[in-house]
Amino acid sequence: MPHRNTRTGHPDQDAGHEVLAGVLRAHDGDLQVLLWQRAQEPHLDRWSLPGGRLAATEDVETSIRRQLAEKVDVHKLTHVEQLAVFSAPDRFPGQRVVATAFLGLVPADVDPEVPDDTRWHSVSALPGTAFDHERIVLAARDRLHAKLSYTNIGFALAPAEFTISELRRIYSAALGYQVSATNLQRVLSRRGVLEPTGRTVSAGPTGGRPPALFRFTSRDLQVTDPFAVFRPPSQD
Amino acid sequence: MPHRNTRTGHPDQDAGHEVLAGVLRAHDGDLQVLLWQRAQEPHLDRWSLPGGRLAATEDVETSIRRQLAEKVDVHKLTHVEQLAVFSAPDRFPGQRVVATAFLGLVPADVDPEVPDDTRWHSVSALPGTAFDHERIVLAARDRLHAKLSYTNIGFALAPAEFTISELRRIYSAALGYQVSATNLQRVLSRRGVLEPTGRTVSAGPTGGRPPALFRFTSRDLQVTDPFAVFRPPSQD
DNA sequence: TCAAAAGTGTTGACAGTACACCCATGA
DNA sequence: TCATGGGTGTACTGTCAACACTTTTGA
Repeated sequence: MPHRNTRTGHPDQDAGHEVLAGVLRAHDGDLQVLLWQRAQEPHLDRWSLPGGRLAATEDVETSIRRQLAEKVDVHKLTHVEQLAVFSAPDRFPGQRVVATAFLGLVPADVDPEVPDDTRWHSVSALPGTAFDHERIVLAARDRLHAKLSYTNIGFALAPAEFTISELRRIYSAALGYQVSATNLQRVLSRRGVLEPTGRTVSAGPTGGRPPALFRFTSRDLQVTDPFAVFRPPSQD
Repeated sequence: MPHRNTRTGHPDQDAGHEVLAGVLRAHDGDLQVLLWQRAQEPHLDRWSLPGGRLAATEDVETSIRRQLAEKVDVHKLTHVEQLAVFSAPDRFPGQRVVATAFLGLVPADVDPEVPDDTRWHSVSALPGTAFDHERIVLAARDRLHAKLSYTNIGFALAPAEFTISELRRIYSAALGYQVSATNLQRVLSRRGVLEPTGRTVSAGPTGGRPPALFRFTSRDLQVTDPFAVFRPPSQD
């Protein structure tokens, strides 16, 4: 591998291209991002996004998936998409490094083994971050917020099967405000995003009606609300 | 200037970063993109997007604006935004070049002086394009389509003042299907995106009621329809 | 006064929110 | 049978598309 990643420093002094990912999950009622703590200068001890140098033979998405494999089992990454390029000439001290930033999502039920120097942090209470990584995290959060509204991207945050209550907790955490379980089910069902599995789960220790299990009908990203206005004329 | 742009070839053999823009306008009832015809190999005579190498001291947006200044008067560019990174290792023959692609918009009323080797082409009938530039043009078109629906981005395609008929022609061209003048006015007015100037224009040669002039209330991009669903709870 | 173009009024479909109400279970 | 959480029925609201209708001009 000709390049070393940001964790071990950047031995090559040339201008370069790095890939970085804001990997998010909904957990314990809030939205968290995976960060690792830098072990050397610059920005010693500050918290940083996973990623590293783009290699010569890979495109940016292949690269970020490869680099994330060190931190999160790739099979648990349910969605990866480009966010934006961050390219301020002074964003990285001492050399020119252009970054392509990604949004990555991990479902709420898996708790992937992560290295010792990495930790999940609440997006609403970020620690001191390195470089321009805070902006990238906020861009990832904003993209997720928007896509929850007009796509089926919830599949990437939810387990394979779930109750509506669980899904409500996930959406509430991701959006940062309470979402109604009633309307969540209705909207997603009407759009054909959600379907019942037919099975139910036993009621909790405090009693109550046993909840039904649902799943997402597709686990690929689909736009479910393509035209808010100015739809093409109906040809009936 | 340490780098030469794609028009004159790439003399440096190192891996590099280029910026490219799909510059769009609505004209004569269709959506057009500005392309220039390559004067040498590779891809001699094929049509290509304006852009060039990223210089060491500029960020990608500064760079694309600088490079577009050669083709289009920058003051006529009413909107520029990042689209995506194109980074397939073989996208550029012979060397590694990562591209950051942009969407640029030009209003319908100005017909900027463009160099001899450049021409506006209908997006729906593209000529043979170089490299992966066709994909970039289509990404620009798709982004414009989407943003017309939930933002005020029409300001970037329209003149400073316009009649609803003119605006209807612009939206129809950009979207590729007929839009109703009635509903266009109503939706944009309700959202506070459009306002009457109070002045009217004399009727055309075939008679008819003289149309009123309108303008966009803002010439900065604003999201006018932020939450399709899952709005935050109303706090009344 | 008539044709043409601009703009308004009105209706209906539909999506989304809010909330009352019914359902199924454990204690 | 009661408390608890799950799920459904329904009314209300706002947005948009469709289209009839009115307004204002030139010939």
